[in-house]
Amino acid sequence: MLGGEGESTSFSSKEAAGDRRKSPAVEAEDPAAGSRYTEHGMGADRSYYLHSTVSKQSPETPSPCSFIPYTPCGTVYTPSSATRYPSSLHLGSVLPPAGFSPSSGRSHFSPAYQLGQSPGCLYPPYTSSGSALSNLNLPTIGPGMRAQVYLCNRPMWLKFHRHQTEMIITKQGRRMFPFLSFNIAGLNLTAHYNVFVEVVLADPNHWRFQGGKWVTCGKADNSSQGNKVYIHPESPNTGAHWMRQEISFSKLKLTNNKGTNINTSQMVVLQSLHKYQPRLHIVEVTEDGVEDISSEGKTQSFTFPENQFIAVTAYQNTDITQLKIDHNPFAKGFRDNYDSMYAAPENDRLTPSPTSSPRAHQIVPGARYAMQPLFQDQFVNNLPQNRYYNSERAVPQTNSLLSPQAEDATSQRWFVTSMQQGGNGTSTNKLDLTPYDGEYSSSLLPYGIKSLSMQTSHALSYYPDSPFTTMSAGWGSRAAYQRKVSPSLPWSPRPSTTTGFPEDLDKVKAQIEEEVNGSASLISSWTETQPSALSLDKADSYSTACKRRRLSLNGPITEDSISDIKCEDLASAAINSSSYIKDAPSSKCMAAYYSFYTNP
DNA sequence: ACGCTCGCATCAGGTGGGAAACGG
DNA sequence: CCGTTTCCCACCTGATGCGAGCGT
Repeated sequence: MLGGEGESTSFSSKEAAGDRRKSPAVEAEDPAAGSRYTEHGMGADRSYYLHSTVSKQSPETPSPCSFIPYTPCGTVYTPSSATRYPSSLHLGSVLPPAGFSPSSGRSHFSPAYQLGQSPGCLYPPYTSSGSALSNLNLPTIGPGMRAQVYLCNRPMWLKFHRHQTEMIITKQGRRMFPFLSFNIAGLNLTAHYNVFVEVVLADPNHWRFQGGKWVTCGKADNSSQGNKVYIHPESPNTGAHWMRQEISFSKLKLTNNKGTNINTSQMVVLQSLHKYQPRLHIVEVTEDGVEDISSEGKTQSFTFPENQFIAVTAYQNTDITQLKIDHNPFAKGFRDNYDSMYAAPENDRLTPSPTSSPRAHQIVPGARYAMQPLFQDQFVNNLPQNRYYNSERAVPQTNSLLSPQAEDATSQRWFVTSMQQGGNGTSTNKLDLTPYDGEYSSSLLPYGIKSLSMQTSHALSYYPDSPFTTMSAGWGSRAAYQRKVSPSLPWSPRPSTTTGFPEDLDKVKAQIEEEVNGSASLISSWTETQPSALSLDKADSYSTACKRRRLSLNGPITEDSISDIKCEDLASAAINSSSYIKDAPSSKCMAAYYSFYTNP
């Protein structure tokens, strides 16, 4: 079942004979799967750490990212027909414990591989069992190291997650929105990896939207068939490649057509009204993409609970619908006041919003990019005044600025090391954002956040597979967009891993602090603003943003860029480990991100 | 002449809404 | 009857091709 159809297509040109399998093409009953990883510290106490048995990993090797608590209760429901990768490295959001201290970091990078679970171990609640990330360091480069994965558009996922994300599935396949987008660090630069996403049942229930909320309704149909794996089209590729840029799965499509033979490699077959959990798998393979089964521990899996969603054939929750409309550029036609968004008076366009969020100054360089307000709800909570204020779509600075995650400015990247998400025993699957809010500033600021301001001219495709994201990856030609990047822009097409960091640190920090100051509403619930309340303010702010966009050729760095910078930094720093790992301004940057996850 | 940038037009494909169809 | 699924629609984005303009 796992990866059946998809893999064949993806690797058809690289078929390799022999007994070696191609990842993720693996027999469902891979005997090694269940024992691929060893776990340590399993016990009643949730606060312990696991050391995976990733091959070549030296136990003594201090981890760049430390200690992430592991919780025995898994997040992903694993029916009897477990896939080959039951041992999900569950990398929940990093939620430092209450006692989080900048100096409390530990030095062991401990991917917490979760062994296969019985169906009885159901979807565990998202918890904030803490982990201090203060001593976060950039990943070391070398064989056997564990990967660290960052969910690039996590804030957006969180917005949806608050209302229980829904994903449309159709016969011909529907893209996910938000889509999965990651940054990976800690890979061996020269080793080859397959990167793919597997979508597994998150719990054993059938769901129904009733009375304005999702309720369980019977048991899930475990007999699902069809492809559950989407292999990144760039697979296989080197660690350097994967770490060089954001890894987007925007082309991944969800379908309920089990019999489809069309584009099966792009399709993940799901069942409506079932809850799913995407997993990211990174499998070390040979150069031709063949997984070498002779060595264990070359598979690492990452799970972000906020990526969970319920597959539907029609949206059930209007909040989700509104979020989709507001965020997805392809749904722009359904936005209210769209026509008026560009009709605001000149002065309105140039005048910062009264409530000027920290993004007020995020004037975007590259006015050429007459982009639409994609960042409008970077923080939907700022609605209505700020909702569309900083709706610049084009921020030609990083590889993801035009991507939806770009709008999620400050906390855009979510670093996940080998951590097992904790479970707190609650029954909700929603991420608890309350502590997130509360600790937003308290944990973030005190620790001397210094983000790296890596300026790039990455342009801004809404999707991560934007020109700059993909150009180096060879995903089709996007010259038409690439060339639009003005050479006069002060940043380079590819983020320099070194230049410009120090001098921008303060600037970035200041911006982050501004974010923090305005964070009260940042994380507030979307429901605070009814969809129907998309007021005229929206149009005004929209217009303002658009105007600003047009006129701001050389504005200051945007938060979006900062976020991407961080993201890029992490990856590029990993590539250029020598000079920055130690100083690790990026570490602090990452720590800052971590800080968004806090415990009450 | 050549290469590059830029603007414009075209087209494929993605989007949610809504009505119709389907099925228990 | 009611919940779910399918299909079509209008609207939009993004990719691409082409030609004009510019600098070397």
